[in-house]
Amino acid sequence: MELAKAFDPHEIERRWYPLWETRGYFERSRDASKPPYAIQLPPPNVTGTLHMGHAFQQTLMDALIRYHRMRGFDTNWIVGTDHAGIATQIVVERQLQAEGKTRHDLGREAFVRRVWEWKQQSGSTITRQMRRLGASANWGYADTEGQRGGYFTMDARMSRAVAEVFVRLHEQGLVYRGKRLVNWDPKLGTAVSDLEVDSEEENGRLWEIRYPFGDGAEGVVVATTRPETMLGDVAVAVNPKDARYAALVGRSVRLPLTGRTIPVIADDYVDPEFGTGCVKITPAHDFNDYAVGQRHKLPLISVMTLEARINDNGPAAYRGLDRFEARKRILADLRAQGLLVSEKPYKLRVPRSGRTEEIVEPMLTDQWFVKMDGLAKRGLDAVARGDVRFFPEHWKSWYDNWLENIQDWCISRQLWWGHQIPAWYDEQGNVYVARTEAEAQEKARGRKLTRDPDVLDTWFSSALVPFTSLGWPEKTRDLEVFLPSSVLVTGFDIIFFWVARMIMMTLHFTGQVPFRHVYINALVRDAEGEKMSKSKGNTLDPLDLIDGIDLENLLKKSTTGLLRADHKEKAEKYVRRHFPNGIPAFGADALRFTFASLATFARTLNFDLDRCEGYRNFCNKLWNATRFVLMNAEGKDCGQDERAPVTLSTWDRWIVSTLQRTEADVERGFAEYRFDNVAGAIYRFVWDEYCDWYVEIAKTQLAAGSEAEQRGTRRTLVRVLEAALRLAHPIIPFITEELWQTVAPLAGKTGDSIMLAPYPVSQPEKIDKTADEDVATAKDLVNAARNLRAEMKLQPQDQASFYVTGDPSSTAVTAFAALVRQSKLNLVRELPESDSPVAVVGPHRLLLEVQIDPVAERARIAKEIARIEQDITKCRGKLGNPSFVERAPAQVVQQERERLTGFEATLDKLKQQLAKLQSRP
RNA sequence: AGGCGCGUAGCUCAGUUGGUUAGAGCGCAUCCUUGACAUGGAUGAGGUCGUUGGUUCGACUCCAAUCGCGCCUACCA
Repeated sequence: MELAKAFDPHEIERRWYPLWETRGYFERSRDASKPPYAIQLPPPNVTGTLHMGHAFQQTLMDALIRYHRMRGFDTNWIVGTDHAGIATQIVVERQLQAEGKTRHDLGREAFVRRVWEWKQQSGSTITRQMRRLGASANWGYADTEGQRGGYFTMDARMSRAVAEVFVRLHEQGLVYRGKRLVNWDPKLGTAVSDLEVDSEEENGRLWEIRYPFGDGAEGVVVATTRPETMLGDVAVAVNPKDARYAALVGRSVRLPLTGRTIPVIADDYVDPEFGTGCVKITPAHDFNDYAVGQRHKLPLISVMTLEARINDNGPAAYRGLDRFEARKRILADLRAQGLLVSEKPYKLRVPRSGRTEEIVEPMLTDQWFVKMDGLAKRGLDAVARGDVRFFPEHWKSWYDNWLENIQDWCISRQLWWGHQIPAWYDEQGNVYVARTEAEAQEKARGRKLTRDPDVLDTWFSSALVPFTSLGWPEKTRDLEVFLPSSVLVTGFDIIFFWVARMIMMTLHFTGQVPFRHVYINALVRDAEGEKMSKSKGNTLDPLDLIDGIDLENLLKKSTTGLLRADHKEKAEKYVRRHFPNGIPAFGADALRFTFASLATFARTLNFDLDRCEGYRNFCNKLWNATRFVLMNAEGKDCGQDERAPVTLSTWDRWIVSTLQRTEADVERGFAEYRFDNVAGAIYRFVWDEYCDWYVEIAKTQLAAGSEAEQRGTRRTLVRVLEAALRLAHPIIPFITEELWQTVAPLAGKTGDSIMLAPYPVSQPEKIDKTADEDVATAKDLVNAARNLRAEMKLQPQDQASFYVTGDPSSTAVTAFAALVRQSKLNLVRELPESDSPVAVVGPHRLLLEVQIDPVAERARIAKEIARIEQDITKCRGKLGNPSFVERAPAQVVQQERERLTGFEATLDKLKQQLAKLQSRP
């Protein structure tokens, strides 16, 4: 088969993926003797699209899966999609908004139906994109929806398991309902968890307000950033040690605008250094004040509706006003009454809802909670025991830190899209938690029931995925085989959201950890290390890197969806500066190789297009090396018949030896999750060793060798290449498959796909130290000769004669002939009497016969001498130091002595050379 | 405030338990279209390893302090 001159990824990718999938290669093996290897995909939002973070971690997961599949494991990459409660509901609500409707116009049932429709329509986008990357996921596994996209966290089977878990936790007293202060998003009208609230420092104001005594005397001055909450104040607190206010504790002040009278209390929470040292206490609208209120048994006065408007607990003048409108009025009124003492700019941290950017209002509401202390303890123990290991290890401290300070988990959300809480109430308000309505009815003995309208936090069902995806609560065989899974690959941002909760829930319900290893992948940033964000225009679409995109379309894409004009402008500027010609098509393999190469243990990864280009070039290099091999091997005797005589040169044995070392490096890399080392080892082997040296030598061996030698060369060329393709397949699956199809038969290998071929295993007995050393010297000689030619400014076409002493091996002579162009090598006992430049290579002296400029040559040699003398000084210093000789290991001392001897010999030769030149004008 | 991480070539990063001349890719400079590949080949320039001190025969590596950067958590109204 004739390969194209350059590697064109697109057609190859399009052809192979469907073949792999339809032939069932991604499914788990039916061979029970194989050890299991499972990975759970962090389920992406069902309506989402693939971003760089996904592409990165999925590349790593796919590499692990393909590697283990080839190594003979029963691999199962369990995938699915997440219903993503808030995110999905918001998207559909926006669609409705465009139609001038709200979800309330539709009603709950119709709205949920609408979301399902949207999910069916857009749900396959992300799984289709994963396929473009080459993900060998077990699509059909747990695929109850029939879309070959794995499970869906709201499908019937998952939903049943979620209800089961909720009911059991409730029976065990681990789920409870209570009125608590929670983070409330007034725009969405739902509680959000602490983790879904982002606090950013913003410019605000700090106001000082006087609360006078009942008799109108001056009273106290409090400082606040949220004056509107004063309507719900129930006390003023001072520090008990604060002498200034000691006399005030126990007295009362008049709460302005309300006419209420509130006590002055003492509490350690107050920092006397800050502001006036007096703090207004609003337990119904502030978490700290809530705690103070609990300690002092103060009443809770909620002054806002769920829409964050002043409610009937506030004075009539403010009722119905939005909280920020109320703030303005309140400040104006205070000012009018002479109670506003000061107003100054102030930086404060504003808690905003992660989804809507709306300022979160602490609100007293009825919510469901999961009791965390016992669960957290077991989660901590499991990791402390090493049942779950983090890679890189330092993420363990994050996990510990969070679980040690964990609070009960608020799991109810006032949304419509999600798992509705399986709890029903009768008219007296009694609660019946049950798996189904029928079961609840039974418990309620005929009382009229209403179902709790709330749904569960999305992360509740995600936390169960490690076992529900395997068929729980049924006792399935897969639960036995694939739990715990082998490794979880995920981002650090969801260690708390997801990783910790999976560990706790899975331990609680199955007694097993969900996975043995957690690999925390780096956060993908742009080439300058900036976080990727749509508003900066520095996001990259992985598919654009695979397929390429022109500037015009890239601009369009980068600015659509941006609402603010300044964002649009910024994004456009970024794109124009960084991608003036759009993005070339690199192909999936190049993208994957780039990700692997960048997967160090660092926390962040700066994605650089230039890097991607370099790895596309690598793919092209591999492609062309294969082209060379095929041109020389196809239709010829490649030694498939073991009986035919074969002669292997040192170079042949060396490349086989080097392959073994590379295979060992790759194996270590995978074991340590050092994908950068895996990619690096493959890159260096293919490019630096196989292409740069072996292929070049092979040309000579094929041209000049005997029949047995030629056969040996061809055999080595094809066998090593075939192994290298298998070695690289987990990282670059498409190109390796395409090439393997033609190379494998020449290497005597059969099989339908490289995916099913065994992974190369390092054979230490094939490591040939003698060959390695011989080649190392040969390379040094070649390099020295090239260096001399370059230093003497010889043009590539200039003929030159070299003389070498020390009887170089045939390995070196072959290399010289093949790799030092237009140069004749004379083997001599003594170098000819000449001024020509000489390089010293181990036992050899290499002379380039050339007319020289004695001045320049003296300078060259003087420079050499200076360098060597530096080394010698350093060496002598060490060896002259008695404590070094006494205390350092003998081996190190010996090594140092040998170095010194070598340096001195070289120096001597260089000096002789210099002396000869001194006599010249 | 606390916790974690980072600081090595112009840029992005490796550097194993301390031990030869601290490496790679990209970029840069000079040269080369030779039948695998110009998505290529050859050669080269470029680093007091943030700073200071300590441990050691020996420190990029270990310890302490310090400076700078990033992230996370936190109750300073």
